[in-house]
Amino acid sequence: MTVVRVMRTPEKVAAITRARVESVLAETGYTPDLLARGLAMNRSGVVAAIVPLLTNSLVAEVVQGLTTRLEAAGIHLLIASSGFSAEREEGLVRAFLSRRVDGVFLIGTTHTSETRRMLVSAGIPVVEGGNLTRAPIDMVVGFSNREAARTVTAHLAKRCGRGPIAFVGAHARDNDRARDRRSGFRATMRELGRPVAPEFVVETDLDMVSGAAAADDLVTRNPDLRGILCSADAIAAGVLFALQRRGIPVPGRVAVASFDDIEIAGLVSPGLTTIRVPRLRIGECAGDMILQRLAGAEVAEVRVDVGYELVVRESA
Amino acid sequence: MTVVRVMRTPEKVAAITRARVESVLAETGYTPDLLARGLAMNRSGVVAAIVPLLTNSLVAEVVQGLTTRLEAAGIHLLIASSGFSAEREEGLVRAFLSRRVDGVFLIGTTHTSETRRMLVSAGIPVVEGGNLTRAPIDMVVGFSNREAARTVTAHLAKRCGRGPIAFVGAHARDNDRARDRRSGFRATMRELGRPVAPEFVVETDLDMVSGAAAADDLVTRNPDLRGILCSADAIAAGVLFALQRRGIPVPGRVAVASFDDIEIAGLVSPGLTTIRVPRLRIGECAGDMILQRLAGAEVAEVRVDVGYELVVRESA
DNA sequence: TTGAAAGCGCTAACAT
DNA sequence: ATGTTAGCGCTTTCAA
Repeated sequence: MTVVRVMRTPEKVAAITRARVESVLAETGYTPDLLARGLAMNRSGVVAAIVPLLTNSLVAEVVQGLTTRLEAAGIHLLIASSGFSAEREEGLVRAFLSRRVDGVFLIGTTHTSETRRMLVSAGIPVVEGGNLTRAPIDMVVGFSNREAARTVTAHLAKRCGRGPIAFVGAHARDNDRARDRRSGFRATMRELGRPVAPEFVVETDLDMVSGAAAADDLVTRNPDLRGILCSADAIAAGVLFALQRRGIPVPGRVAVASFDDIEIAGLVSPGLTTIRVPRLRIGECAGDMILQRLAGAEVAEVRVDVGYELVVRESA
Repeated sequence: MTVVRVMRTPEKVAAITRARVESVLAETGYTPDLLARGLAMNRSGVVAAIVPLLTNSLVAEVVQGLTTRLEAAGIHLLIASSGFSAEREEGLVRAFLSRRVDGVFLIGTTHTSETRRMLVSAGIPVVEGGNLTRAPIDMVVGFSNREAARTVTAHLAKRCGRGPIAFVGAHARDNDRARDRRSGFRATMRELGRPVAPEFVVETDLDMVSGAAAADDLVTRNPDLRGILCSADAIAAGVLFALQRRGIPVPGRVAVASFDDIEIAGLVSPGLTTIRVPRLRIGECAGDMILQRLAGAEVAEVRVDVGYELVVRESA
């Protein structure tokens, strides 16, 4: 106990005793065992983050924001990727709960009912990030992907005259962000009296190479295509490169727009018109919410809308 | 104990007892406490990864490879970023050791001596990834960044006639990969009888925007510049975009080459000539080495060279 | 100001 | 085939 006091409340130990203890500590190279502490306190000091894919630059930034805040409070991050599968996510949640994590961060709002059940009954802070929902498991921080899609679609439609516009999106299964972006696009086009035919809505993997392949395919089949909306800048960058290789002027013949505003969006020529998402803030905000809860405080805003912003560049 | 047996060696329990136990387990929603198990077994089932920056696409892929292998063995990953600071890395190592991680993965071979001391005396498997060194803390998987630099420099130099070549590298402090790439460049140029003046070697942050700024600066000051070698594709992409905005033909007037072969390298026009690095394999290999050690096996190759490959595209 | 005792949920070793 | 005991390293509570 005296050793513990030296480490946690040194002022409660006589200076002479403290010195003796400290010298032994240094000499033996003592390191406190946080596992044992966790067991005794019923608190692991670890938070779990489950993301679709680590190599997504958007996700990486969110996670970076999250760790930054948590680390400042001495909390570490257990991380895993679900590969865009709600099933795999469920398994990871179960495993992490077994590790007695103090909180959980999830990307998106699409989860199995078993995932929701486990998380609720665990009674720990849970933050879903990247989208908004009326019915969060616990807390949620993000923005309305559907509204953002309406904004950018309206802008793109204006730039394309009456010509056809296609949507190239990441696989929508278990991915609410991609799904909401697509449905916002479809709804807006319908309202504009320009409903989109199924062959103009395609699904790809979320990377540049897939975006390029999708663009090649689309323009080959539809020479009169006037615009392409992508569900992510990574896809849009691929689309842009593919169009350029074919000598198709952007935005002259085909306009391109997308979502996220990752670094590359502002660097390519033409610059990508896109929806800017405050992803670092999503991570930081999620971290803060979890920390507040762990500190026993009530979290005022259980549903935080970080908003978005249309960034108009040359591509549309 | 009977409960434990039902979970770990069900065949050693009578069917009738097992059924009874299982029904109670299901009904109470029992979840084993891995913290307690870790304490009892002196094994946490957690491995730590400390990387310079999560938002680096190279790092993200290495980590992805690492988790994939570890997860298959029921081991989870505790992650943190050091921000390219060996000091911060030391603090993280200390914290993770306190959590009784079963193994540690580090990017790079530059660490404080205290970091090395702690890691060695912890007696757990440690893998350093991304570079090679004669004196690993324990194990190392990577390739010779210096040799790779010589390869790409020789290629670039041939493409540039006798014109001056600049090097744009990530900050070299606490970053052995960037440092080795730079020194390989310098050494090769010297051997070619074309020693590089200090103003042709610049340091920037590791991102596209910084690369673009560095290129702007270089070509303004040195209109006769003929080539730029970058220490990473992210930087090179920024360089390329900056040159294109200025209407400088690549490789016609300035040739560009770099390292990593991330996705974008093959998609921009002109495609980037670069050094391909098997980063997923680095992560997987590191995971395998840690797992082998944890399984009590001797690791045959304590120093794994995964090699590299010069990918010649249009930029040089 | 210091120390002793009990217990967190598990595992390993040893009964029965 | 099943149960008992001790102990992992810490924290909490109570005692001196």
